Amino acid sequence: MPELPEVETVRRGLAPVLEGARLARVEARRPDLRFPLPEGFVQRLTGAVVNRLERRAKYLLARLDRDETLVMHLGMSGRFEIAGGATKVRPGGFALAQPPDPRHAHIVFETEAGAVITFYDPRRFGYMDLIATSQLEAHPWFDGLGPEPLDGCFGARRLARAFAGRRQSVKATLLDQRVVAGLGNIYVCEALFRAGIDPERPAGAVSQRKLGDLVESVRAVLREAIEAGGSTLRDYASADGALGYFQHRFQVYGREGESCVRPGCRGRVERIVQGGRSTFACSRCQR
DNA sequence: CCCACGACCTGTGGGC
DNA sequence: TGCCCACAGGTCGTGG
Repeated sequence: MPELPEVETVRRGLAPVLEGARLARVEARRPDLRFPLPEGFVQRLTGAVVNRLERRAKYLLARLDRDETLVMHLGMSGRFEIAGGATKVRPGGFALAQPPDPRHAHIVFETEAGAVITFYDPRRFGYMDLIATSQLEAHPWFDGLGPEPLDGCFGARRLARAFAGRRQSVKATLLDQRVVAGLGNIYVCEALFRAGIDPERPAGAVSQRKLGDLVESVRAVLREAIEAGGSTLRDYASADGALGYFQHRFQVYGREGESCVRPGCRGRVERIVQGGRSTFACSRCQR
């Protein structure tokens, strides 16, 4: 489910409950998510204090009061729910009209203050691991990861270098986490539409000017989405109006057959398949 | 190295 | 109503 804005929204929701909190009880209700949980997962976390909750790309990083970081990835369908304690927040754009299916409650963290944080993941593409903080950069998940798109180090220069000579489509290239970290199918479609770039164009054939537009589009769409609390799909009945409403602002994603929203354009949004995944675009505006 | 594709796993929505 | 298929926000491994 989550791309950068959703993961960032989850981080912001969890941080007030987790940062500075001691994990009084940890429960792993199954031995694995996408991958087996690390040896001694529960025991190594029990009693630990979460100093900070950070995000890198689509990973959540809970920095512990020891040389260990709890790394969490939400996969496609991972979500957290907070209960108890002083707060009733449901972090992320994942507030459900109905309570999450308890069969998919895989990991439970309980803080000393009494907050219960449950990780649900029906498809189980999510994963968690405990990694020595000093080794984090060198870990395969993080080594070679591209720049954070909202950081200063991401710019047209850097993108030009990554795109140079590349014959792969610009869509697939932007999904490559080594090129830029945190983008997924939705925000790539949206950014390419805003920049007026044909998703099928080879990355190496994007003009300098368009590259600049693309950087600005990526930044803008991510910032707006974070501000909106991310996007919530299939959950329009959600009562939690404060979280996750960016899906209403999609300009192309999921809008196959609708007229292009660009003023004056008479085109329609088309769906094509690239690398087995849907791409939405207007072929009149995106060249 | 590059790229397309299948695999992982479960749920849901649309079409018939 | 019920069934079946296509598809879903991500990544990883394989094979051409």
